[in-house]
Amino acid sequence: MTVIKLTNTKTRKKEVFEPIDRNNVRMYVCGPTVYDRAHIGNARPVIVFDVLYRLLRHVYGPDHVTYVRNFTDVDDKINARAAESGRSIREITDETTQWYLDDMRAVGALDPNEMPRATEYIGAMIEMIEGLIDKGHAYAAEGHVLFAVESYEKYGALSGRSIDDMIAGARVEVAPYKRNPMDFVLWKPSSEDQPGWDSPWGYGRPGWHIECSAMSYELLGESFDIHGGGNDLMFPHHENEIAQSCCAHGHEHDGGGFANFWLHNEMLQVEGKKMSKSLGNFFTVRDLLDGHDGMAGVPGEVIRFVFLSTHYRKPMDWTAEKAEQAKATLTKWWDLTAPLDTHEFAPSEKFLAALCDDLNTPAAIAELHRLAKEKDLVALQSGLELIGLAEPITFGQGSLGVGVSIETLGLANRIAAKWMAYRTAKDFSQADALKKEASNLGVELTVTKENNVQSATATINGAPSVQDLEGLL
RNA sequence: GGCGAGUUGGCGGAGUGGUUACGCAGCGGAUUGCAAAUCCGUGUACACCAGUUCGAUUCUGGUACUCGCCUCCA
Repeated sequence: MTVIKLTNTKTRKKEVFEPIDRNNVRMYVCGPTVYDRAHIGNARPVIVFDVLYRLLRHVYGPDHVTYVRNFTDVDDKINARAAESGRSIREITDETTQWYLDDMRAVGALDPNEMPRATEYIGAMIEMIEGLIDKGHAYAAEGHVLFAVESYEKYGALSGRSIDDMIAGARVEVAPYKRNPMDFVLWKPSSEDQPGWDSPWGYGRPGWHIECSAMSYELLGESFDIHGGGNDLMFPHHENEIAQSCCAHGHEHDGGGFANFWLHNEMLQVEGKKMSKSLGNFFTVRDLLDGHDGMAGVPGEVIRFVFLSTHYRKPMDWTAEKAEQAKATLTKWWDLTAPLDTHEFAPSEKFLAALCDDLNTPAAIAELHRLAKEKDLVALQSGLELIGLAEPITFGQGSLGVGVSIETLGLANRIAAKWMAYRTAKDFSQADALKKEASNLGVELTVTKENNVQSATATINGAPSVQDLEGLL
């Protein structure tokens, strides 16, 4: 059996991954709050955990992995967005949810098995909060319900902080109804014009954090294998999830239950700096895909490749240069594997070993380079497939003629043949003229040589019209 | 102030207690009507200072710098 090792934030060590139930490996990843387009940083955990999902499916079988990623569709940012735009909350969350799915699919992410919306689990959240109050881990005060951090002795264990240290940081909101400044909100009152639900504590809405505890419990149970997200979520979000879930399910002392493995990806930077609107280096996944600020669009698989070329626990810098290199490499590999007509799946040992070693995708990619060099095309193709880069997703009119009609492709090939004929006849002036005209239409003619036989290849870069191409014949 | 991560050749980026990562770029060569592609060859890098060791880029301690989190954030 293949051994997967993962760095567990809980222990800060790389550990052998052993699922609770091999027949149902369970993973929960914190999804987006749906109030706006996902920015490029949001795509990192999606891609990282997508690779892990694919690896788990490979190792344990596609039917033996359950991957849950939620949509948080109740949040004050959404309320604010609704208020300023005059649109309904549902309209905004529905639209943003669809955008998110579109954008993440574009970077090659498989849909998780379950994508629960927080608003569909309000009942479960209320139930969980009631249980916490009954057990003395939470208290109601002025229409709010707060989690009492002092009731959970291991609070802070994940992020390595003590309650005292955090209070010393003095950056917490101190509300008069809090027993401890670090206590966090489980439920808060809503006014008439805010979204809300009836609860034992009056009309209100859930605080941040509780939705993930409720949904993971409903869909994966009290204990599951992996919980993932960006490392900025480690505190307070994941810390609070742990406190709520462990206390709700009788693990307030042993610290057991809930997720066995906590995985956190490092942050993304853009051109060496933290992405921010004021620096002008902020962009969404959609901006990148479609092109923005005068820059050409970057295909989804190129974005994916760039992300995977840095280990997930290291800060990653997004640069235009990396995107170019990635594109060149992918194009080269696809050209190599395109003629393969086998569906044989046989990734190399080294490739698998790299992935299994804490998802070392850069090392895995290095192995793919080696396979490409040695022309081990089945292993190359299999490796690409395993990390979701086997075939173009949004490449458009690329060098492979993807997205180009058969008719256009046929015409381009006829032009290539005509060019070759001129060359064979040593009529280089005619050949060069044809090559130039074709180039103007976005069709590049090049010579390839195999077994001492020369042949011409047409590469379609633009979107030439059929009429124009016929004009060259 | 507290917690944590990082510092590898021109760039990107793995890894290791002693021997070539790898990719891109560069350089030399082959091939080539031109061009591209391709092929061959080519680079003794591991922030700094101590310590452990026969030997450290790799382990330990410290210094410097960078970055993230502690407030919404992946």
